[in-house]
Amino acid sequence: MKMSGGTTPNALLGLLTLKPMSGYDIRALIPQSIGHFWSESYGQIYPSLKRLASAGFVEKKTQRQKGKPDRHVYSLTEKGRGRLQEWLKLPVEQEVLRSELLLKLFFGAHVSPDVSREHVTAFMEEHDKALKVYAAIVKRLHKEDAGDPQLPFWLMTLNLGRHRSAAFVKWSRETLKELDELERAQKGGR
Amino acid sequence: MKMSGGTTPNALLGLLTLKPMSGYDIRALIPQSIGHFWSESYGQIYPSLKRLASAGFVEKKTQRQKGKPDRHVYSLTEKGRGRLQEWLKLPVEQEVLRSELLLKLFFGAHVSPDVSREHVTAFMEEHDKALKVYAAIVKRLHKEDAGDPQLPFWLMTLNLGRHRSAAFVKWSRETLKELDELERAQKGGR
DNA sequence: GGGTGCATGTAATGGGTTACATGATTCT
DNA sequence: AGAATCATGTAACCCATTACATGCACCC
Repeated sequence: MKMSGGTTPNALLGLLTLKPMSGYDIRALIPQSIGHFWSESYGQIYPSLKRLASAGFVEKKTQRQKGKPDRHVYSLTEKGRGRLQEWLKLPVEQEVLRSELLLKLFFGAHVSPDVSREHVTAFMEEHDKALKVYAAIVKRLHKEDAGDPQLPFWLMTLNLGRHRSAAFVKWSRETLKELDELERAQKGGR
Repeated sequence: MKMSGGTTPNALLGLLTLKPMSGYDIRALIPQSIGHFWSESYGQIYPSLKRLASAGFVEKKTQRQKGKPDRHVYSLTEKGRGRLQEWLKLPVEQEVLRSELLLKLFFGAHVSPDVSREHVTAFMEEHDKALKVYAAIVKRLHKEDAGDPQLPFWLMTLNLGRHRSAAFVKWSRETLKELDELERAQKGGR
């Protein structure tokens, strides 16, 4: 009955607008849809689906299969669509950044600059790779989902990822330069 | 004995390099130091300090006070400094973005474009404000901590915040434009 | 009298991942 | 023979925040 907190159930409702699915299906679909900015594990999915079903937001149908366990396929109800829309309208809570990289960099003076340089380099490579992945997905979406009314929204989410990763790569380059200068100053000043 | 997982204790060791502090002091210092990218609550700080003390990474001294409860002041030990340095050298785990804004935007086709526009606008304003805060802190640091060998590292962490927020603002502007176009197309196409 | 600051700490709660348990089928 | 895929679900655990409990001093 509660069903108040938790964005997980709302994310599930959203995914079920695409098509009726089992918990297993949902898990498998995530990397190809909201995977760049959201994740869900079985430990969240299965109990959430159960609660959504008992609250009438989704409908469960059991498909028997030979050899394999039964598939529990959930589909969105009208009530569920209503709840999804209500949730979509609610203001988004501020997201606070929590970064282990920055924490380590903040205390970087207590170790050799090489250490920080390695961290920043790894970070840069990570986001360099991410940029390529984003580009590939954008290409794929333009081909496979051309004309889909949801496509513009999907591209917007990808664009945020691109802007973000590009900014991170740029920052990394600048920071690496600064770390070099720091080290030269250190060596020169001895 | 365990003390393996958990970046919280390591963050505390880092902060204690600045000066010996009580749990209360640490909490108060965070907004002025690592606050833009890290947070800790009392529920984490006090138990962690206790464990760090019993493992010999910090040393506890009790200062009696009249009227107020005793202050438990912790200072970093040599062993603690060693552990901090070891931790600083460890590679940083990849940080996965988890964004409720993007989740809502992804499903934006199920509600009016106005809804998405409001979310994006709020996001833009949030980061516009953040940019001003960053600028103010940078100014303050240049004045108050000029010459501190840690200053360059502190500025690097702030710079990442600036790059990030600037990218988000830019994305927001572009996205708002796209949402406008979407709406015009919708209206025109009816 | 009531709020705020100092100062400690624990308990309850939430949110999430990982590991475990089960078991048939199909591919290598 | 052994791994991978399909498919469900629970239990243990980790991390973190919030609320609660205590209590004096100071200021309005």
